[in-house]
Amino acid sequence: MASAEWTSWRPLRLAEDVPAGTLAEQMDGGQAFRWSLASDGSWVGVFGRTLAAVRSGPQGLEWRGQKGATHAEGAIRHYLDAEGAQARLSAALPWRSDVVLQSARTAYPGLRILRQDPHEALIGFLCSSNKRILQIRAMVAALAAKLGEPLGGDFHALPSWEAIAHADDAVLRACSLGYRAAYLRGTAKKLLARPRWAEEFGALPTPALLAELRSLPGVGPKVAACVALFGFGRLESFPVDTWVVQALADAYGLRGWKPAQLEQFGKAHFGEAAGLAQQYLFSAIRNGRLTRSEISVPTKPKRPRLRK
DNA sequence: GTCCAGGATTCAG
DNA sequence: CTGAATCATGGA
Repeated sequence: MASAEWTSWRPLRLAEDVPAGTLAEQMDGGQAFRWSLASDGSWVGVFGRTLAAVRSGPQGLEWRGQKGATHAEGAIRHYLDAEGAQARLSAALPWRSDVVLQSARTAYPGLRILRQDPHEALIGFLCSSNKRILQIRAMVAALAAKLGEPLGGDFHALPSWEAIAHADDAVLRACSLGYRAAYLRGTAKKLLARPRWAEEFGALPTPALLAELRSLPGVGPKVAACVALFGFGRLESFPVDTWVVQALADAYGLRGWKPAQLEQFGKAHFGEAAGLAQQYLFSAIRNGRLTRSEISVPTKPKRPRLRK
């Protein structure tokens, strides 16, 4: 296909509407790195082999895809959680008794965890360490452009592990990956021998999934938590990054807590959809929209002692 | 030129 | 086990 041919715009009819401000944060706020704002105000991106555009219209969210891509509507509806599973989980978060979470949730109504596939999430967050969101997007875009399958126009799918494993050093270097090139290369070589890794990982309970992810080069606690949350839909996963550390320190009084302790607090305090709460807090603190509170400061947990 | 980034790894204690 | 140094690159 020489260029992308779009269908007409169609309504998405989500279970819960997503206002324009929330949509922007959702597509551009650092959970996925494949969306960009077009000149007409729509968000254009690739997930899997699907090219799609999304915009906020007067009747709610609208989308369009490539002509002939009959699977695209189901794919985009799944990606955006159109059926509303997260709407119910969000409503069940403890925002009624937590004014900080309430303010963050009010700032971004309808905010969702994008349901990325494991491949997209792993590549994105392998590039994420010690980098800003804008630069992560640039790295992932360069990987797709140089090593990914063309999808029409200037759009490309993400590269396969095989393409990454066999790519020239010079090509990877040209993606501005820095030392993360070794992470991608190492993970690619390991997963190349395991073509069903995503299904196999997805069948594991979350602790075992995290352990498998952490066995990959370049995947530590935070990246594993992000891949579990964004790539495997483990909504209970609670990634603790620099922003969440700051949010919990500022708004919850948890100064001096270590990441593992903050993760324990987050899971206990926010419950089964802790990852969704984390995304509200992340977005709010990063955009200066987090209100502080004087809620009682919990006791710092001691590290869990393994019996025996 | 300096500082820092949705951290991970390696090494010293 | 914990904490510090190191990692490559680009933008502020």
